[in-house]
Amino acid sequence: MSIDSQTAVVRRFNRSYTQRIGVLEDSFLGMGAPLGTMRLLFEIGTHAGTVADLRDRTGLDSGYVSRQLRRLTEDGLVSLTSDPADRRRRLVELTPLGRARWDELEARSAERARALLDPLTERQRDRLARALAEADLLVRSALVTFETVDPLSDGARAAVEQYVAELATFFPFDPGEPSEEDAAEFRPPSGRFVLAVDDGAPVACGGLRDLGDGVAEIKRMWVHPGWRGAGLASRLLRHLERTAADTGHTAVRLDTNENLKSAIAMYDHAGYHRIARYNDNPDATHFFEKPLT
Amino acid sequence: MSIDSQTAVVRRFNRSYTQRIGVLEDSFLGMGAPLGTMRLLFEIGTHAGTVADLRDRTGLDSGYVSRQLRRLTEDGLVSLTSDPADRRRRLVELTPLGRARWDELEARSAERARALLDPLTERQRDRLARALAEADLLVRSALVTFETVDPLSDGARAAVEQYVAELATFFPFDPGEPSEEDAAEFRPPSGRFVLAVDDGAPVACGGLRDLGDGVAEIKRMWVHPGWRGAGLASRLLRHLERTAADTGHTAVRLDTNENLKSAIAMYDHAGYHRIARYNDNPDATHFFEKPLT
DNA sequence: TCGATTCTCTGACTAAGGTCAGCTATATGT
DNA sequence: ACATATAGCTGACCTTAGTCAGAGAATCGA
Repeated sequence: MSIDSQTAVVRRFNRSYTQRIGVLEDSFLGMGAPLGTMRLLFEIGTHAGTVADLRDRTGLDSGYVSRQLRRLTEDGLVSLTSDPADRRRRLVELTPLGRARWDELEARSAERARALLDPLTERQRDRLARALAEADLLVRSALVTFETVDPLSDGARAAVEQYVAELATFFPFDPGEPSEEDAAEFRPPSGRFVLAVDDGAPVACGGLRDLGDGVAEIKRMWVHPGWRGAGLASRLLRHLERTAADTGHTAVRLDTNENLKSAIAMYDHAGYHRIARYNDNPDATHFFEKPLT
Repeated sequence: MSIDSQTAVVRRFNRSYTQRIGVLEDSFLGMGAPLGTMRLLFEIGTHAGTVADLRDRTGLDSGYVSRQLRRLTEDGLVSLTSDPADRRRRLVELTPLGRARWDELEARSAERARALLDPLTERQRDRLARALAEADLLVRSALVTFETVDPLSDGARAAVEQYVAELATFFPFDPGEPSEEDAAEFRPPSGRFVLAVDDGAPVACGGLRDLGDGVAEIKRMWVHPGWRGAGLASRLLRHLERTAADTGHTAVRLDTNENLKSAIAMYDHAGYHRIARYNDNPDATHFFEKPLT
């Protein structure tokens, strides 16, 4: 299928899906308060926090949010308390009444989704759910961005932690606390640490360090379990290769463990060839290299 | 998959798709005119016509549309001429300048769809396009409504015309002009003609007529070619059976031609059993019956 | 031909959504 | 202690989107 016909499919879908079904928005209507107010209530219920927090997430104006919050507190749906840590700040929370309204919003939204499925037969419902799940995974992965970050930044630490926890289920593995000298290897000029971010949350990572002789090594490559099967690993791998080339390397190496079957299959498929052991990593059983053009 | 987890999939998709991508709407922004005005421009460019026409399609207030049109004419994007057939009416058309703006909207919308596909690999793009095409077909088919109409109404005639044209590609078939006496069989009290409508356009049809002895016959069942594979035919068949039962019948019969393989497979699958020839239809080769519980 | 109806336009009005400058209270760096 | 910065609030103001009740012209039915 050409990119033009793919584009046409996306546009056609957009039209029939978003134009003809008042998808989420309408759930916020008819609740006795204007849409914007309800949207804010929904946002607070999803994640309480400070006013600034709320502004950041919604992208709304300070004055506007302030007024909406006043309305919500007057209606008894939201409570504002000053933050003991910094008394300029105000903490926003739902009251029990507000929580009840939030639940109602949730229920309406679910009802709306159900109304879409309702006229379909069981088989069609299943087909639709499968198609949307597949589309969801791909759409989300299209929106993932790769960022070069410091290996000791919060995001990087969170990702590596999950990577370590997961490896530990395959073989005994405990690299201890992340150290400053270890992190230095993954910093510029010769190293990099790349984080794949979806909506602010890290969903994949990978580090590059210099081995000398124009060779870079890929380490700590990990993809969030919920994101596998969408081709994110391949995209990350290609991104790391390009980054290695940009930092003046002519080849990349990596090692892995025989238990990580799908990783090995991916390296084979991505143009890596197997080489002899090039380090003394006791956990590694397979060693790969790929020349960078 | 249970209906609850299917609902969850739909909601999750809605969130990532509609909330995070400013799908179509945003294409209308930043064009120097407010969103509503641009939306109307888009609608006019898609299909020119009278003002009332435009109001019907958009569901907007008469005064509101009138004002928007004035703005668009002042900006030189739209031309208003009175309809020679009825000089109360006004015909709305895009000027060349308006057409240029419309093209720009189209281009933006296509660009937006492309931006979604762009970061993906060719294989992922293909998977996404396939998933969305499947979802589109199913979503649209969920929104199709069945209406009992007069067999000589515009919609019914349009559908039957397509049905006839299509049968004629399988074997010589020409029933001539639709006659009043022929139509009478498909009218209440004992007959019905059912039209499946998507967004105002007929996409499938089927007629019921009384054969006596509590038996109804299904005739002229047709599904638009673009709608096959979505289970619409099965839904229509079930709807016709229910209608036959509601009008006091205890069984339905139908005949078909050996060349219509998929129709025969569907009848077999839907609980019909083959019976001996029950009429002298020269085009029919296969005869079916199903008891109605 | 006359009254009713239809089609479009206009004026008056409203609510929602949003922007901006400035205010007060609190926190922070020197 | 002082200047400076930050968090949230308030008042004034604006545009957009939309509603409603007619007015005026054209058409239709009897």
